[in-house]
Amino acid sequence: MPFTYDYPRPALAVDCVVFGLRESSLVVLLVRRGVPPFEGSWALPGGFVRLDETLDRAAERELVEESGLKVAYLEQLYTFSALDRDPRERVVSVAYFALVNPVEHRPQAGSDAASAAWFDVREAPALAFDHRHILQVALERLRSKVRYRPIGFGLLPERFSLTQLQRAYEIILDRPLDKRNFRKKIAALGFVVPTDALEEGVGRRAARLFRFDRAVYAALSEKGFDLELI
Amino acid sequence: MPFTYDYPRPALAVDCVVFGLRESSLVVLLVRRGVPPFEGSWALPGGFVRLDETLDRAAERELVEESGLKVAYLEQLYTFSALDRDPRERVVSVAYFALVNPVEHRPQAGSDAASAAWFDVREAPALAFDHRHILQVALERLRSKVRYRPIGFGLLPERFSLTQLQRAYEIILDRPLDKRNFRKKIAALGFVVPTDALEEGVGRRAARLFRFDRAVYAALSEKGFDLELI
DNA sequence: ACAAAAGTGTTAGAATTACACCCATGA
DNA sequence: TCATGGGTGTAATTCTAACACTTTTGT
Repeated sequence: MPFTYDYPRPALAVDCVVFGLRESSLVVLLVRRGVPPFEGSWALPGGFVRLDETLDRAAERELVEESGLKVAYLEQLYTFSALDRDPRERVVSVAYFALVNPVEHRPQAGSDAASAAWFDVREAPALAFDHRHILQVALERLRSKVRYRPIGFGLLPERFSLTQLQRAYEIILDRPLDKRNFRKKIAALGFVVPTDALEEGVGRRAARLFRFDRAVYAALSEKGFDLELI
Repeated sequence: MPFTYDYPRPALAVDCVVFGLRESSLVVLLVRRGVPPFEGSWALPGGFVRLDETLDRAAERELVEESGLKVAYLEQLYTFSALDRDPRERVVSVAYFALVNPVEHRPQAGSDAASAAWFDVREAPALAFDHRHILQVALERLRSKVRYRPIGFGLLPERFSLTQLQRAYEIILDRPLDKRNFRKKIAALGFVVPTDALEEGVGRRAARLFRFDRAVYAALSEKGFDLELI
């Protein structure tokens, strides 16, 4: 298996924009860099791609290594290639966009990162490299995609109340939604199905919990079902 | 500027899916490979990324080198990274998606390719590497994006009749559209403006020619104008 | 005069939006 | 009993989709 292209090649990295939901804000996972360049700065979790792994695997691996978390949704976002995006040398970065279920994440620093923390996306600190730009692109993708693909569920626990779901959409889209219209829409979709569980431990009437039915959704989208969620 | 990551790294390539419009079909530009692997097979135009160019530039350069054409629209599609996608060694490929104005293209073989030709997307031959898959992804992107972004214009000449525009949409979406409803929609958009030119040399009543007004479109989409084209 | 595509409105049905009150529960 | 969010329907409006004929021009 000859090397057919032995000129210098860019290094290849992945960077992950991990979104979560907290109270009434959308949060993003950042790690504090423990090594130069930008040592001490906040950055998106990420790292170099190995020869024996796909990009998706590299993204998953980096997330586990740097924050110990498992994501509910992961998709490739965009590949960034500005010549000067890394001061060391030429690094092309494939950015990923991930959603985590809020109950499961408890970020903890891994080997590469001095620490990891969640930040409100509106109050993120200065970021290393072109990570501010990547975050911006990820936010746009989230806001547009959430309207026609059921990815919002990736930010919620397995079972959720309709109010929780509505809050998630309101936070992502940054505008209020009408409760009755929202519920009508969700009911019409058919893949958000009631469980027989109710909320527990709330100091008020408990809401019914629903779940996202992957099978029903898959069947619908198979048939070219053209959904518009919100 | 020290090399901070001197492990083996994947080679990085770009591949371009260039769409054009011909009579009543959507066509894609393919090149016949002049070198192994897959020598003699048809493939998407593409090549390795140099250290001193961005991915966008690499895509443009490859298109010029391999086919001598200039594109009206170019966007990054997706980055493909299956471990075995290239039999020689590990190659990660950033795929691009391009549209060319039908009057301008006359593909001609460049240095790397023995020949280049347009193929009806429904009748494309077997392709090298994972290029069939890339083509499939590009087609899906075109079909979905054309419905909410005015990229269809990239497939038409500078000035076009509304019938031409409608045909373009019909070919891309692969379904007939209603003439009156189509024109109502286009008129409502506001950025498809009449010129005072008419078709010439047609053996019938000449249609008015329109053009895509970038400025008006930019102003609208600036204001978060949420357009749904078709 | 005829062939061929250009151009033009209306109406029914569907989808979207706006809007307010009673209910169940736990403290 | 009260505070809190859970849960529910209707009417006006807007958008979408279906549909056919007259006009212009070149041959």
